[in-house]
Amino acid sequence: MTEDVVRALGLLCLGTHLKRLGERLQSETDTVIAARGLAISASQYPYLACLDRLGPLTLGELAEAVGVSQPGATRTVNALVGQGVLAAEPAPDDQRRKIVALSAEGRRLVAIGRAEIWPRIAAAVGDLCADLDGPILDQLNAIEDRLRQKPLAERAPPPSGKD
Amino acid sequence: MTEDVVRALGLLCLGTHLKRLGERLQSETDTVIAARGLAISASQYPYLACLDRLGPLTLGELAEAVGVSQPGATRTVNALVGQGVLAAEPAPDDQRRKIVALSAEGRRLVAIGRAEIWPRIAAAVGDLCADLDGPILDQLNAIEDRLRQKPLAERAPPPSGKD
DNA sequence: ACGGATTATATAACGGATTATGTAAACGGA
DNA sequence: TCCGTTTACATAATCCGTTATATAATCCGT
Repeated sequence: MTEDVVRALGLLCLGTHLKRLGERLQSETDTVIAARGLAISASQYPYLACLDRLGPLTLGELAEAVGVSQPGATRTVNALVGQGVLAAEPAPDDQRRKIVALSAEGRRLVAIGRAEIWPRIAAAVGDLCADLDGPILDQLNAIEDRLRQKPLAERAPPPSGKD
Repeated sequence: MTEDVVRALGLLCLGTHLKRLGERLQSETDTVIAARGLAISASQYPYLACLDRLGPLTLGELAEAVGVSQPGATRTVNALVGQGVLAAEPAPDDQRRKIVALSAEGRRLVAIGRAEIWPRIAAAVGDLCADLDGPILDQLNAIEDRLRQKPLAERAPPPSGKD
């Protein structure tokens, strides 16, 4: 079995193709994160990064900034609150709103991420995509082929013992 | 709220970004399909196309050709069998295997797709991606911006009344 | 001041991906 | 021939996205 049908169908299945690669990349990113012993998944990171960048937000603002639906954000925020990574408080001026912020544990995780993990992931993904050009379908194909050849974890620079 | 955090984080959230756009594209493709009154979703189409191209396959072969996990394929195949679109029979030479093929209804849907839908979707997606070049992140951003500006359904050529 | 319209989030339902595991069938070496 | 190993698919569990709806809070025109 050698035919990859989604690839053969080209633009017709672009959505499916994007999703497929996205799932794959998130999964491989999770592998790099888990190797450091952290329990944050690739899909949760944008929430932490967002609150780190923008400070406390309402749930709706967070959903918008991350680019997901409100119920999706509600669920992820609830999970992260349960993990002690985020804190959610009622807004002082509007009882409908909930203000979400990084907890102390969340700030600790962000600090570790900044120092040890996110640069490695960015470098690995950068290596994965290096020098790619041309139509998006070709790039998706190339990235998939490169991943098959060498997983993301092997592309990440080794954790630096120093500095 | 103007900042799109996933976009701002660049390569670090490439997986999330790919998934986001893939979800969006599939959703907009579903809109075009539904306008024709068909009940096949964008994510199901690769299964039909695969069986149309390659003929009857075992469930495992189908999963591999579409690029999904076996349980994922099992579920989608079961749903499509339930819709009468696919037919699944035990293999004659191996009781563990199940052979999946298009049903008569499935072939009818494929014929309609070929004649009326898939060319329109491919054209719409082609229009969406036209002339894009450069790093994949830039292309993702551009596609998202273009979709926001003009949905896929408005990019598809009108259904041809004649030929 | 009142109340219909709007807003913010929670919840329900559904779709769809994965890994892990279970069960049965098939394989192949001793 | 026997049986440990492998294979194919079903099932379970988990995660995560969406739309629709419910509920409560807030807004603002009358």
